[in-house]
Amino acid sequence: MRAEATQLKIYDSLAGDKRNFVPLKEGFVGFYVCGPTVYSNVHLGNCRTFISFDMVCRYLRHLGYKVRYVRNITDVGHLVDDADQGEDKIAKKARLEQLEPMEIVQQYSLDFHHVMAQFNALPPNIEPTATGHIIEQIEMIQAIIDNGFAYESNGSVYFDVEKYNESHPYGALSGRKIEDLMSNTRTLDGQDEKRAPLDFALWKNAAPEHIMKWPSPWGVGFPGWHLECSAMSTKYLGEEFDIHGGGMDLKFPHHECEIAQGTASNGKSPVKYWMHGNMLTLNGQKMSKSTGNSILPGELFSGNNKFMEKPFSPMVVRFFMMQAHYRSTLDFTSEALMAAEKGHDKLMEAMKTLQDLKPAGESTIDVPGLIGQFYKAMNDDFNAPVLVAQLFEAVKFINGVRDGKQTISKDDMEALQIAMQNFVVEILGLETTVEGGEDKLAPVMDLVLELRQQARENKDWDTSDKIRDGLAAAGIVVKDSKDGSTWS
RNA sequence: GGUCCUGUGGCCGAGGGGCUUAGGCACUGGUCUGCAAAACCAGUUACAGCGGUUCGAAUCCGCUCGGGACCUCCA
Repeated sequence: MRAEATQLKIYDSLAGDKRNFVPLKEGFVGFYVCGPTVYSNVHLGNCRTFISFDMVCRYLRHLGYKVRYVRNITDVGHLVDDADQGEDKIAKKARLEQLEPMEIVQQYSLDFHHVMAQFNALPPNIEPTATGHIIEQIEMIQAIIDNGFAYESNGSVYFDVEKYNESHPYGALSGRKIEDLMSNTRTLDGQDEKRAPLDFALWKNAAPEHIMKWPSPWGVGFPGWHLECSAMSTKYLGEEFDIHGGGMDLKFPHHECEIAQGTASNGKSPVKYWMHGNMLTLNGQKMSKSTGNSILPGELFSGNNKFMEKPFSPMVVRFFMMQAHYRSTLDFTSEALMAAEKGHDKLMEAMKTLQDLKPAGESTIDVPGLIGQFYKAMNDDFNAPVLVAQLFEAVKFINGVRDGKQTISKDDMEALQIAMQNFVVEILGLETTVEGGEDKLAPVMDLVLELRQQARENKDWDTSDKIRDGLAAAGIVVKDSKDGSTWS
């Protein structure tokens, strides 16, 4: 473990405050994140949440924790309308496209994995699916029934919220009172199976035409959406685990229900630290599939969309996200992305420069102190934007050394090289090498630049500018300096 | 309607009672350059409005106005 690990503070949504992070088991972290429902292409807002928690996981590992990162795939049980009414999302899509539900699941799971790889998000250690854990869910339902917190009705099973609330506060995570919830609940049709409107489904009976269904002690049916996360987190991380992450919009009711289910089945509140990432907006409006104010990652990378002036690479988008705190909303605009692109390129350029620096004498700044600032930023509830600000302090210094205006000692240079690699590449997850096929291009470019240099020495500006302009048209930028020309 | 969050300079975004002129982008001037780009140096623009608490508020409290989230599917 790194010494800095003891300084980590995490904002816990349930406590409503930053708390020192102390894992349940020293050296280990159990980490669960609510994954996507794979009934359509993953959109950019979803991606932000997963990228935020990817950064969290990377930092925990950097500190020396052995992290078991579990992120589920929801492939059944998530209904399109009211939580206990309406059609299963996967089944609806399958019906519309005349496909097997599992074809839908496969198609969008592959898309999800592809996009996450483009964003350089590490895969979780375990990625369980709801349909793969029907037995575990049935067992948990039975335990909740046995403990008196759920009842069967017409082949379905519902969680008895009022009964639960007598002994445990329901609504603590989202700051709600059960009286307010009851007075605000709409009365919907077809809820006569439930004793009270607040009750939520643990198991739903399935009509004969329903495609995705399994036998259970209560008849043929399918599990309720909230249950899978409880069942799978318990199976892989235990009845109590360290960190649970997800989007803000899942706080209520989804995570509230998870707390209730965990507590009702084994008597323990399941999660030590609740973390919630904030939403993404597009031109100031919430990104939402239903309103059309939404952009797919692929559309952003290709430029094939009506919101952005140009395409942006996955790493630029990731860098842009890292410039905002995960608990703040972040607005996607063309202008903001273009600014981020320049900043990203500047940082990456400095990463290369750092490798070729010539150490000499004493350092003109306090390098260990600067590296300490990196840790200080991340230890303050994963404050990546402050980290980025500190990284740019390093960039300024690196460029100063390169230009001979500052100096760096050998020890400091090696320490800075390691630290920058750690924070930029390992923790923020920004890849420094993305181009392929550079092997053959490099010697060609050496030749081209040599020819141009000859032209410049002969003051043949027409030729040298022609070469530069021609390369620019091909997307290669030539930069001249005293020591010769470079390209990128 | 209920609960909660939020409003920072041209833009994005940290911070959060008295030394951060945070940082990035943009802009202006300068250095360098054959010119340019890149680098570097310097500089400009700020805490929605009104009232209150305080020796002192962008930072706390109240109200007003604006934005948003959840309360129904969404990360």
